Amino acid sequence: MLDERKLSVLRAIVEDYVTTREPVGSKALAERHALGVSPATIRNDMALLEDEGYITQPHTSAGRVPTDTGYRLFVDRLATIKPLSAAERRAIGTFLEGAVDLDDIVLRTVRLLAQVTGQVAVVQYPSLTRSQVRHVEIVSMSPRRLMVVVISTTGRVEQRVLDVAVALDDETVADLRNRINEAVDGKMLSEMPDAAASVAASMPAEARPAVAAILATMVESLARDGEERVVLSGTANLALFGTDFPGSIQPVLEALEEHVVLLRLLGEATAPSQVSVRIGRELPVEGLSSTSMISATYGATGVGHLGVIGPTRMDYPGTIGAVRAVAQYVGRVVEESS
Amino acid sequence: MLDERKLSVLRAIVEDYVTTREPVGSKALAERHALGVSPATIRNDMALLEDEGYITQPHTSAGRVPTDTGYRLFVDRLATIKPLSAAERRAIGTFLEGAVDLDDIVLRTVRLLAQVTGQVAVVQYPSLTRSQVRHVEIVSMSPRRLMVVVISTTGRVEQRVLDVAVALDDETVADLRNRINEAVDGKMLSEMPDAAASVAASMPAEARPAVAAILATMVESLARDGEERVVLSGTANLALFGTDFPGSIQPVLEALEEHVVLLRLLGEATAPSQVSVRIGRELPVEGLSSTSMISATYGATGVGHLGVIGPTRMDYPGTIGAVRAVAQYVGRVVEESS
DNA sequence: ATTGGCACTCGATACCGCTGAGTGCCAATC
DNA sequence: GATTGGCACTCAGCGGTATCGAGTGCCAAT
Repeated sequence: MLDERKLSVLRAIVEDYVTTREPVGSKALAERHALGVSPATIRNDMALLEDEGYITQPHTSAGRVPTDTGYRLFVDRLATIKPLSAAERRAIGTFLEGAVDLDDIVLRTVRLLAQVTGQVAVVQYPSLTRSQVRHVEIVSMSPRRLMVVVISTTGRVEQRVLDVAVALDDETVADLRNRINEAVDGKMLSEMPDAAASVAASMPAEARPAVAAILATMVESLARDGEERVVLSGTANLALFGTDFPGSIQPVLEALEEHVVLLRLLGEATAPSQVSVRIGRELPVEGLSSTSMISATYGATGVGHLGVIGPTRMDYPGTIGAVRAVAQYVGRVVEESS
Repeated sequence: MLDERKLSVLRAIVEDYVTTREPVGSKALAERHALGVSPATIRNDMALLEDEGYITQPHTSAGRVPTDTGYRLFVDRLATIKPLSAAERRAIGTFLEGAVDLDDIVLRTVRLLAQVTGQVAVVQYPSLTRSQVRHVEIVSMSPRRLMVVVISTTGRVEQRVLDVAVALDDETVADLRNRINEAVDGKMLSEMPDAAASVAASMPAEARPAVAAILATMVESLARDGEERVVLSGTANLALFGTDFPGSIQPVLEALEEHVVLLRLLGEATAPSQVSVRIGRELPVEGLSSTSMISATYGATGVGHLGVIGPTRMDYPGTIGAVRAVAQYVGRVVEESS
């Protein structure tokens, strides 16, 4: 069905269209690429590629434009990822090394990614549930109010203030703190519920109900919200591609404000430690139907996700390379700093 | 120079221009507003208003459009702020009451503001330096690593992990914690440096240098970064006004990404507990030269700022009313929850 | 299977003339 | 002196027409 040459034609179309932003015709193709055949032949191939749904004509008597499926084929089989230059890698490295804490790492990463790719960058904070617990601190602020601080190995610090029904004296609190730390140290945060249960069981009988209640609130509160955070940068880049979006960039901006949606999208990305590419309507979000998302996990344990969002007509090889490189560096930096 | 009627003409021009988005001419003015004079008279007035720099013509034989100075005059002397309807106020109230913690309050506020005004909303977290300290917690995580958690009366919780040069035993830490809490409780965070100094002085002589170093690091670290945070919402609204910006919304989006700049702008706003309006070039930021910013402080002590940013051609009376109302409610909610 | 030739399509661009909202100016009026 | 009606003038916007050219599909020849 699709012989070697037709694939070359598709590749050429995608490449030209991405750079010129204009529908590409048979003649221009024959000139700019050494395909070794005449425009007429290319025309025949193009007609076929169109039948198969890989390219389309905006209107009769215009050149061809890749469809979502066309890009998909291009990404899967035709593109060779552009690795970054040594200089670029070095620049990334030194830029990220300079970070002083986790917030700083994330902020620098997202800006870097937006700048390198020229797209909108999205970086998720290291997921708490996939992090290990380094330390849990429990402090009683007033008789019925506790503050719980959980520090993960990725440097995330989450704190909650809990109002509890039963007053606990300082000794019990200190005891509780020790037992919890012993139980959870080094464990994944997702194992907290189990650990909490066993801690409660180990407490002296008379304190048990109160402690159980506290632990339940604590676990629930940590799981409930604030768990996942995401940071954006480079939305201004969207305006540069204004013409790439049918109508307006408004729906895109709207979608980007829904952090919950972004997190879901990042999470859905398939293989860990692999760059995931989703193109146009493959993204199950209305407002993003004419954008593509290129994302990856970072950190050895796939503790976080990052990615970029841009028009479907983007430089896939370059962007994929950049996302992959940045993910690698960030992973390293996050782990080092832990 | 500007008699009553000329002012009325200016007011009418601003109002019409804001609603129709089109340059307004003398005839249309005479029809839509009961000015009691003929178009010819209005023309004379308009010529004068133009001489004075309040309005301008996009091109000959077009109607007039207000200039920045025109809007300024309108806002200062001609506009009567539209108070929100009772129903709107009630909606705001109930929406904000539902917030569970400070993050939630801020998030709800910024969304609400964006939605009510149809502009880009900006909300600053309660400023730490203007908040009182409710509690300071110091925990030693490892011999040379301390975690400091500061909780303010506005509900903000900031934590820092400090690496210290000298090891401190647990007793000293506990002692330090007590002394610090005693010294700073209820004080403004800006008084921390003084309080820290006196605490250091009160420590046993042998621990003094170490403690002083720690306190210095702590104070410096708290002051340095993370101090001010700002949250945005409604950037998608910008795209709706796309035509209001010369060229593109790109520079505006770019400016909005610079949170530091936004914070400076919010901070510059003049009178506390008063709505501040800055129009077009009055904003000392290149990218925002065709936008206006309407901002206010919230909280009795002016602990935080919020505002909206939109095209200079906006509904000033309505927006001012909305910003004022939201600021009031948020102030109340922040204080209640403390 | 490939290619050159050819007629055809149709978006983009330019040009033209018209229309109408809007202006400035002036002489007449209140 | 302020106001007004009248009038000539300007010019962006709109619709229509003509032209141009990139690009196509098809076909007969290689």
